[in-house]
Amino acid sequence: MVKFQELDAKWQQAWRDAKLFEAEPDKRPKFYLTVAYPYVSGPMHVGHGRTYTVPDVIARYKRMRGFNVLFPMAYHFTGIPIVGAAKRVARREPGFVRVLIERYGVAESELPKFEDPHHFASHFARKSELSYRKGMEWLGYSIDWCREFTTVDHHYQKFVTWQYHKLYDAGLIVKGKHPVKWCPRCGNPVTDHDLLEGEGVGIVEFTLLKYRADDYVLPAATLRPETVFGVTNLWLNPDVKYVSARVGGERWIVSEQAIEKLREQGYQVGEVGPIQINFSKKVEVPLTHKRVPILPAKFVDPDNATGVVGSVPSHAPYDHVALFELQQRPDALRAYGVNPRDVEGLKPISLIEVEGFGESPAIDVVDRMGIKNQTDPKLEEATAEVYRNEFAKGRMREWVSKYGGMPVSRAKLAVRDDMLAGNEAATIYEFSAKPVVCRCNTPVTVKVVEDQWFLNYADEGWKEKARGCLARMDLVPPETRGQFEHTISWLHEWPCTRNIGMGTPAPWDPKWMIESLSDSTIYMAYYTIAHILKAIDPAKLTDEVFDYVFHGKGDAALISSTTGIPQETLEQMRREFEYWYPLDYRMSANELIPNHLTFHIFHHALLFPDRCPRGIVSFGIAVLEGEKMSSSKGNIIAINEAVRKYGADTVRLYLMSTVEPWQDLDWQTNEVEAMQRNLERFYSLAESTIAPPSAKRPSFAQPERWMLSRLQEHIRVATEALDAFETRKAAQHAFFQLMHDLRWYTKRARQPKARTHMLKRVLEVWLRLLAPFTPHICENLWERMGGSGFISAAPWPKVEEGLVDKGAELIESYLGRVLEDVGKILRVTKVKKPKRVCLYVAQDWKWKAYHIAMKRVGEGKVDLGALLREIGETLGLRLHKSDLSKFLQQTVKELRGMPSEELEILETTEIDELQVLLEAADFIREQLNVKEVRVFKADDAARYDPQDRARLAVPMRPAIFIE
RNA sequence: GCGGGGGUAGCCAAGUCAGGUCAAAGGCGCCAGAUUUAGGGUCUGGUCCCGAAGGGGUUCGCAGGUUCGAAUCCUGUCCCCCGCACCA
Repeated sequence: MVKFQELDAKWQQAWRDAKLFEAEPDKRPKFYLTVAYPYVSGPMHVGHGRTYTVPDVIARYKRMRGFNVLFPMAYHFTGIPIVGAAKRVARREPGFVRVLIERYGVAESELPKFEDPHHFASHFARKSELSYRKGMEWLGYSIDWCREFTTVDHHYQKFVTWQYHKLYDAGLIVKGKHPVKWCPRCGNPVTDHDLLEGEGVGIVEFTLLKYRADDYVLPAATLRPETVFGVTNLWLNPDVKYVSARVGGERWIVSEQAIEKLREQGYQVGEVGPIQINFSKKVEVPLTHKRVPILPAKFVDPDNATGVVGSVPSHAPYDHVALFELQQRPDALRAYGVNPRDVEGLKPISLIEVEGFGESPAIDVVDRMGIKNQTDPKLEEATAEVYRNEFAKGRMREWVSKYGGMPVSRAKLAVRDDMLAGNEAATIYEFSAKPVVCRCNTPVTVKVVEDQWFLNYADEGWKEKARGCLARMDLVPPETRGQFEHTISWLHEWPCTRNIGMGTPAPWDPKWMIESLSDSTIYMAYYTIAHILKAIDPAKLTDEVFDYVFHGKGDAALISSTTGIPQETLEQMRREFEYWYPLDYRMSANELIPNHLTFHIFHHALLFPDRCPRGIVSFGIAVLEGEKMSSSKGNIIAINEAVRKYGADTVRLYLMSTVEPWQDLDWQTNEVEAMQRNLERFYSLAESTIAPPSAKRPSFAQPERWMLSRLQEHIRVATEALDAFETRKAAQHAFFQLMHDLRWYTKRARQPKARTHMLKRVLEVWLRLLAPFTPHICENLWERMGGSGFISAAPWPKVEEGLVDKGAELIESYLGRVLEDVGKILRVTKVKKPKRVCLYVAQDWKWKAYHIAMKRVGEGKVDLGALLREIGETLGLRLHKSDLSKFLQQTVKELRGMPSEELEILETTEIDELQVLLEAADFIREQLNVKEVRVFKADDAARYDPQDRARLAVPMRPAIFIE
């Protein structure tokens, strides 16, 4: 038994020695594809294996099609997670360290080195047995490794610097404020990945309505500023400690907890002091200038926004229930010093009208749900329902001055903006759900970051360019187009700088780093010259150099003299870029469509308007036995483990043949093992095919003609599939279906010499069809077969139209059907060992009638009566009319159900059923394991037919008798 | 909520755009038989239900409709998954 792993090593070395995949510009048409470089925060596992095998298969296929293929690779070091991982090592986080040591083989003594993020990243990029570089080599990828780089290389940083100078000069870098999730202890913005709790929690914007009393401001937080017209009172929680604070030029009253938030969010908070709430007081509502009382309510949460809330009982279930409760309990009111008469008169004010609800939606819903008091948890649900309906379907009532008739969704923004403009409101951000906790176990807050730099994707001119680029691109699968279009429209300012992590300093403000998605938008252009840059001192890489290489601007001789880079080198880089660019296909995960992939379009549209990428292929995700893979938890299958166990080709073919690239893949061990056995079977089949000496080309009979015809079909489908990136479909035909057909052929073939010849001939094509998927095995068999050169460089098989033989295929499917029918009968009758099987083929007149019927069915009009007459006259038959009509009814029904393609073949091909069955009699006998198979014409007077079955014979459906 | 994708036999997954070869490819699993018979490998057959003659019945989330004919087209409905940003 062959060891696949030995073949892997042998051929990987051979490819390296031959420098087979190092790409140089030449006369051939080029094909340039890239796949998102890995973010090296952990080992390469089978999920990545899927992502990177797709482009490799395509690269190998295109090479065989005669393209000069560039398939490069690099590593992404920029960003927080690698820094975070190093920090976890520094803290010796037990779970994390255990995974590193026990699962990923890091020596305990080495741990201090892993506190350095650069070391950490390098380890998983290239050094470790579990690294991406090694994993990709073990899988036999046809990558041009000369162009490898990392995003923290000085050369690359120069490239990013050039890019951001261009963006800055184009006015697309803007400065602004931005709310972020912020960990006060880490002193950093935190991403969802950094959270212990609260993943996916959003940041929502509350409007603070400034209620005034004396010279105090009570900023009531609301998501619904438009309801200010329906305010009946203000709520404060009697159990909460409120403070007064100088905010800007005003004195605000807020909960104690709110002070820190205001500070984080950029408010100038001065002196803070205690304050006693006087519930008898009246306050003035902003905008309407109505005076309303302050009332006590326990549901008011001091942790949410300011702890001050306006009351709109008509449209807020909480407010309605709380007010109702107070009105029932005058004694409680008195305890807070409130005169119950002030409360008695408070009536809900309806200001929004919604179809399907009455005057006050909040009251409707509370009544319907049977909510009795303000601690009822159902209130959340009630609030959501009212809000949702009012927002989606509600309109402001006509009496609401200025906003009357407006949809709520619009009025909300209009009211907010008007109030902000008139200093009657402010803004505060809050989490949509709590708690949100950092991995360092500290509660996360919302911070408004000042001085943040943004890439202005909101710029309409830029958007238009991006749309233009997108319109010319081929998207795989095509359904992703809508997502891209939507993203382009919806994308606005993207914060492109960070204050921590590895990466490139922002050229205009070096205390910031270019954020990791923003430094990876056009690196595909960098690959074209990466190998040449390595020999150049990065200090020499000025903007002029890149301007020349990428835009052809300036004079090479001049730039050479100012930078000291040889003119020839500059010109070579320019040539390489012009040869390879534009990129033909970009491949990445479909979850990156909303950011990375769309950024990539934006930046190309701006910087390389004439060389926009030609296409994008988006991948699905991969899971492990139905579970999400997680490197940091160690529940993955690393590439080296998989390859050691199954061999590279098994892993590759498995990853490519279960689902198409854009579908989600589930790695299932039992299926991988089955794949390994399938490949082993294939290998030994191939070996036994190669072994016997080649025979001279014998004459081909029906089985050979069929086999060759099927082979053409598989070539055709596999080719079309790979052109469309359908690796699964291609693999199905190139491997499984071909295997299937070959099995049938070996059973069918009668002449040993022809079979030997045919198997070799099929194998020669088969190996080439499989080479992109299972290159190691194929190289080895190719060599054993005496193929010339590497199969990786051999030409892709072409369909030989002359070998397509639909008639031969029809005959085989006919035989298949006959076997199936007999088999069915045997099964139903439970006859285990039949002595004899007799087949009776339809007599000539039936065939003639069949042909006439076929013609009429082909024409679409079938009048059974007319057909009956026509046939009777044409054939001059003297038959029982009922026999004929029964036959015709059945025939017409069958013909109608036939696909037009098969009908056509039947019409144009003469099939001599008797001849076909006689020739195949031996085969049928073998297949059915019977002693004797006899074939007769149905009207053969000398036939053996004790039960008079022959009369049931129909063209293409012989009658059967078994005994 | 906004945007995108999807529901096919025990599981995965083709088929849906261009209706008929569809009781529905292929793989996995399972069952049976064969084998120099190791319960492993390989090969062969089977795998919705009924049937002692190639047949019949009921299926492609659910409910209707169009059609000679629907997994495929139309309408309605239920359910599931993904993204929604400072993050790879």
